[in-house]
Amino acid sequence: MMMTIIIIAAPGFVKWDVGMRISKAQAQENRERVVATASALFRANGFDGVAVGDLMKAAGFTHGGFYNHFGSKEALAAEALGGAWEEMGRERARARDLPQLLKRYLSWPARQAPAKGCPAAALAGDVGRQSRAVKAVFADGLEGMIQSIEEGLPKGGDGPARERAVNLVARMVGALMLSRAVPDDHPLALELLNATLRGALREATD
Amino acid sequence: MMMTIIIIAAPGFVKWDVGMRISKAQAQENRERVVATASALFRANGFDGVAVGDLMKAAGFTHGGFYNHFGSKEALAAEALGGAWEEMGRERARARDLPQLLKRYLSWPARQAPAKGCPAAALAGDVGRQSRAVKAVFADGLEGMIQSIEEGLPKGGDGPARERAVNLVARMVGALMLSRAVPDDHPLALELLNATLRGALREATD
DNA sequence: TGTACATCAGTGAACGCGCGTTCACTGATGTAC
DNA sequence: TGTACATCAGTGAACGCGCGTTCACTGATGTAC
Repeated sequence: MMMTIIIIAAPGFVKWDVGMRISKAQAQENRERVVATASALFRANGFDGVAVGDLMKAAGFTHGGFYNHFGSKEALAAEALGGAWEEMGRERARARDLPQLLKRYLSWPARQAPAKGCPAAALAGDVGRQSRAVKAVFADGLEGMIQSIEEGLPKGGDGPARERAVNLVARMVGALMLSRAVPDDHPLALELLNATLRGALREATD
Repeated sequence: MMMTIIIIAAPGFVKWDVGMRISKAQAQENRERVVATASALFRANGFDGVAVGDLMKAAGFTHGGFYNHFGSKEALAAEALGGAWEEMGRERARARDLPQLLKRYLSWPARQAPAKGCPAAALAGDVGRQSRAVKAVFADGLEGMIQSIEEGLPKGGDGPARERAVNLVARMVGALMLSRAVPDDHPLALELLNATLRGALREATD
């Protein structure tokens, strides 16, 4: 029996028949779509909050093919986390300067969209309970974030630039995580973002 | 059949026979032991990382009795989180002054012992994906932390005390969470604590 | 270039397992008289 | 104060469910000749 299936999945949708083998290029593209989907879903729902089956369905596939691409869910977690950090790095590069980056990072829209936001703010808690491999990927991405913040810092200032950058990153990540951990309509949700933004801007412009 | 069972559980261990009804006082004590055990286990392993059965066993019981005390695992989560915040409040009250509190908070031993440490650093990520009820408990505890930090702040300083307190809390929580999300032997694990401690002390003593 | 066949990225049923929760049962506690 | 009985915090088997993972199968792609 030949059953035609239409896969609906962003961004480019694909159509094929059951049992049809796809080309190497298509397979690679499919794999990347799974990683990108996982990168967003993990940030939104946490590692434990995403089932392999749901993830594959969201990417436009059935769950069985998962293990053709990844050794385990944990292996994908590491890869998806790395992908999220890369995306975040490109996002940082698009910012005009550090103040603009801070305003975007500590904004209400950013708070509301963890799926496409900072991996640290979305997953730091989860990663603390993951394997060493996942933690290592996290550390690499975090180091990149610290360095790019340091580059945006004004010369001079109070204490070494590296130290100020580490402080700034801790403050940004902490504020965003805490804001998300509080009810949407609680005064602290907005206060955490605003107060921290003011404090961070003072640091970034003196 | 009468089968004698010895329950081994900290701090006071209890001995009884199967089917024996315990007194109201004893039942209340047992309930509190479950909450205290949950408070520690949730902080160590996250809400999803603790099974009801494991929790009851750790508290010295079998899993079946759980629903005599709590409506659901989620209801316990809210209560255990509140208990963790109370414990943290007592811990804060024991500190001589803000600098001492900061040194303890951003120390390696604190990083290594999430089970008896700050609920925010241990659970902020998880709470962001929990129900409104859990988030409300989290917000209450966080508000208490911010206020007690504000009280320890020196008069004057750069910007309103409340704003500086919010910044300080975000920095403390962020640094501890990030340090835990990085491999134990990664340079960032210690650097996050040390750099943030220096920055925070500057804020707390000017 | 054409032919034969191995490869392998898909599908979807099935696996064992652990989870949160329910339930029948127990018998000393707690209470009504 | 003593007696009869309902209560209820325990136990441990059982429940349905969703999870990560495995597997037999498919048939166009990719390759050996």
